Parts: sequence; C-alpha cells; structure tokens
Amino acid sequence: MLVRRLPDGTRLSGRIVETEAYEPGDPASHGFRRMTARNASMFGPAGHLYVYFTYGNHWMMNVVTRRAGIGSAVLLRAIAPLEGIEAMGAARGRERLHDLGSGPGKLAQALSVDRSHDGIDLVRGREVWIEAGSPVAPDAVATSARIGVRVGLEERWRFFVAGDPFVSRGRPGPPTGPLPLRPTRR
DNA sequence: CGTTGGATTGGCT
DNA sequence: GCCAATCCAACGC
Repeated sequence: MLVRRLPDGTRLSGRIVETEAYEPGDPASHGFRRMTARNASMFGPAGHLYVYFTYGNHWMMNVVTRRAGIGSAVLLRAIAPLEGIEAMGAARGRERLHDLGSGPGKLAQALSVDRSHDGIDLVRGREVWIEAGSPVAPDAVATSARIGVRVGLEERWRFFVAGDPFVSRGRPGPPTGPLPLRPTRR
C-alpha cells in the first residue's frame, strides 16, 4: 500500500498493482549515464523517493532500491485507490475511480506529489510511505517489457497484477508472461 | 546557448 | 487508435 498524508491530515492510500524496475547499467534508466541534478535522488540511499517531471505535465514517483552511490529505482505505475478517494478525485479533477491511479502520472497527481517530495525518506517520513497491505499472490504477478522506453526492451522488468482493472493501459501492447520462479539473475 | 525529445495523458476520430 | 500538449533536462556545438 502506498500511503500519503496531506498537510490537512487527510490520509490517502492505494494498493500498488504495477511497477517497473530501473537498474544500474540499464540503458533505459535515468541513472545510466551519470548523476545529474535531476536524477540525484536515484543515487541516494534506498527507501527514499525519486520524483521527476516528464512530458511537460507529469510527475513520476519512484522508490530508490539500492545503496547510496548506485543509481536504481522502481517506478510506481499504478495503484488501486483505497482511502481518500474523494480527495484523489479532487486532485485529479475527475471522478471515475478507474482514472485516479491507473498510470504513473495519474497516481502522483492523485496523491498531490511533485518535485517538493523528491528525495524524501519513505521509511521515516510522514508525508509519503509504504505499508503492508493485502498480499499479492506470486501467481497473480505478470511481467512484460517496460512501457514507453526505447531501449532495454529485452528485460521483462514491468511487474503487474494480472487482470487488475487498475493496471495502466500501457502502450504499445507489450508481451506479457508469468513471474519467473526465481528473481532474474544479476 | 539552442535544439531535441521524453519511464504520459486525455481528447478526438 | 492516433496525436498534440507542455516543460525542461540533457546534450551537442
């Protein structure tokens, strides 16, 4: 569960149903070339938030996953809204439940997360954090190539709950498959 | 310092 | 399904 506490105390949350991994040495990763002002949070300690702006409109939320000095992150691509649905709708400017968190730009907007949250501590922080929710059965997880990238398509590093209505549309229709029995060797 | 294009979305066909 | 919108980081000169 991804949780957000607004300044007025309102609690927002959603079940994470779609993610993508961006790894060291990964040509699709913002951290591939070098550390810059934009991607600096990716090179910070694990458990912090990396937020970046793209396409002129959208903020993307990522969880930093490796130790300081190594650029890595997991992009949060979709949530199934659970708490604070009314506030999410207000932040998004639309009502339909399925439009609140079914894409990386959508969920950041629904949770009112932007550049001001880049680099914050998700473990000890009180603005954004992750909690245990109802478990996702391993059998329910499907994988595919990542969406919207032009390189690194050989890696199936998009992970989503198969058939979940809150998974992003994704475009172009990527090949899908089951979660490998073991983590990808590295 | 100018140009390019992106880890997307929403509206229109 | 197609494509424009919209901003700014990255990169090339």
